[in-house]
Formats: sequence, C-alpha cells, structure tokens
Amino acid sequence: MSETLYKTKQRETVCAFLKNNPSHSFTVDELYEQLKKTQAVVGKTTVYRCLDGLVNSGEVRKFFSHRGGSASYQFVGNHSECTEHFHLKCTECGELIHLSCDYMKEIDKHILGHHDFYVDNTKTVLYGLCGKCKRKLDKGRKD
Amino acid sequence: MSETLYKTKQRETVCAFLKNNPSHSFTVDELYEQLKKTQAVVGKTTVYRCLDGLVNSGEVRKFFSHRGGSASYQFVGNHSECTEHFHLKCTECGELIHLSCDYMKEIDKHILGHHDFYVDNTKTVLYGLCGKCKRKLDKGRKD
DNA sequence: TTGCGTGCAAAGGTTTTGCATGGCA
DNA sequence: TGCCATGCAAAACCTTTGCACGCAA
Repeated sequence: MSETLYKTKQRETVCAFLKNNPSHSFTVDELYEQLKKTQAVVGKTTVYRCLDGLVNSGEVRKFFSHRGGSASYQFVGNHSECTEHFHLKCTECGELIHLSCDYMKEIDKHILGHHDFYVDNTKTVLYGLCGKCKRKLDKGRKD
Repeated sequence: MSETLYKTKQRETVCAFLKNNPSHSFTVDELYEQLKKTQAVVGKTTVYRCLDGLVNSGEVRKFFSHRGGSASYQFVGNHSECTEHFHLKCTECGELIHLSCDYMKEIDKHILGHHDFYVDNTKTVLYGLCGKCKRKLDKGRKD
C-alpha cells in the first residue's frame, strides 16, 4: 500500500498546513494561495500531487463540491476509526463532524441487515447545516 | 422558484429518457449518445441546460463522481418524500435505493437531537455496495 | 549516484457562455 | 410578434501529463 516516499519540504508544508487547520476544508487554489502568503511557495501541480498522496494514505479527505466547482481537502488524521463512523459536513461553514456514536454505528448494521447494502464510510458524507449556521440563517431570513 | 418554461421537443426527450430509465444514472455524454441512437438528436449544450432545469425542479438528481470525472444524472420523480428519506447508491452498478423506512427516519431526529445538525437529504447520498455487487466482487477476489 | 520530487508549460476533459437562428405561445 | 430555447464554436475551468532539472537518501 504505502510506497517508499521521500520527505520533502513541500510535502511537509502542505501536510502541516492542513493538519494545523483541521476544522476547515480547502480547495487546491485556496491552499496554493495560503501557502504563498506563508512564503512557503509550493507549485500548484505539487499541491495536487501531495494531496493525492495524503488522500491515499487516509490522512486527508477529499470532498466534491455540490456546485460542480473544484474539490476541497481536509485533514482527518489517519485514525482508522474514520472507516467505521459517519461524517457530517456543514455546507455553510465547512465544519466536519466525526460521528463516533453507538447509535450511529448501528445504522450500518441496520442497512446491511434490512436493506442488503454495505455502506462505505470512506465515501459517504452526510451534508446539511450545523446548529450554529442553521440558527444564523434562520435569523437572517426574518429580516 | 419555477419559471415559465416552454415545452420543447428536446426537453421532453431528455426528461422522458431519464424517466424511462429510473434505475440507472447517466453522464451527459452517455445521455447524448443514447439520444443520438434514438434519432432524437439533442445538442450537448441543450442536454446540459435541460438537466440543470430538471435538477432544479427536483425531478432529477445529480451525482458527483468519486474519481473526479463527469457528473451523472438520474430520475427520482418529484415525489416530495425524497427530501425526507435517505438514498443509497451502489458505486459498482449505480443502482439507487430510496430508503423509506421508519428506522432510518429516526436517524435525522437522532442527529438533530444529539449532535445538533440538520441533515439535508437532497444533498446526502450513502455510498457503498449493494448486496449483489458485494457478493460478485467477493467471488472474483477468491480466484 | 540513483531515482523520486518539483514545477513549468501544455494537454485533456468537463461544463459554461456568446451569439445568431429557430420554435413555442 | 415577443421571447425563450437551441446549437455551434469558443471560452473558461479544473486537473493531469511530459519533461528537464533539483534534491533526498
């Protein structure tokens, strides 16, 4: 699975940035611009390639835009539990919630038992609004 | 929300084709080729524009490829229940399962009550393998 | 020294847009 | 007749690839 990889400055930079901002997801462009500000310049092609590696190793998760724009990437760490629990992602603020919860764990079992379907938690994300954003939006709608 | 739209041959054609094949999803290219075979030629640009309309009206659902390829579209009808139940999609054969099930309906409630998150079922799809494909793949792996 | 990593430029693929023409109401 | 719809070509985007050079081991 894991090839012998060199430890380069660029790879470290990309990985570190995502690791230090685990509550947000970034597009390749955003990442590229952010790193430019840090004066740690990494070519856009390299950003793509580093992300591919990080996604394959499981440390970073790739999300696809609902508007068909560019994909975004977010650090999740390589805790293997991520294959076993659901993820919630707020479409407003981008927050990612790892749903480690016994009740939710039974959902996979229920779907398997009653609907003959094997859910893949590495590909599945539940989209919606976190409470904070929901309330913010409801407030704005009243005006 | 819904604009006044003309009823044209092309729109009818695209909509009818998806409606007649509700168990499969199609990319724009596939749709374009299929319609060409039927001798009901619709320009690719028009296919894109018709699909946009159908997605907005809720009759058709848009899925994003996990490999970053092109999006695919599938008829779901505009039964409003689709906003209230989960959807399972097999990443192997593309089958879409509408999960109308009391147990699953409680999941939204649980997530809201215990995790303060409002799931949007129009944006959420649970990906994985249907039983048929799972067994087929397991068999192939043994060889 | 070996071979992977990097980054520029170019290619590839998907989707959107501009514009003149065609068709619905 | 007034507009929206259509479809071609071109543009706009996002992502991948080719290749020469640089750097880690």
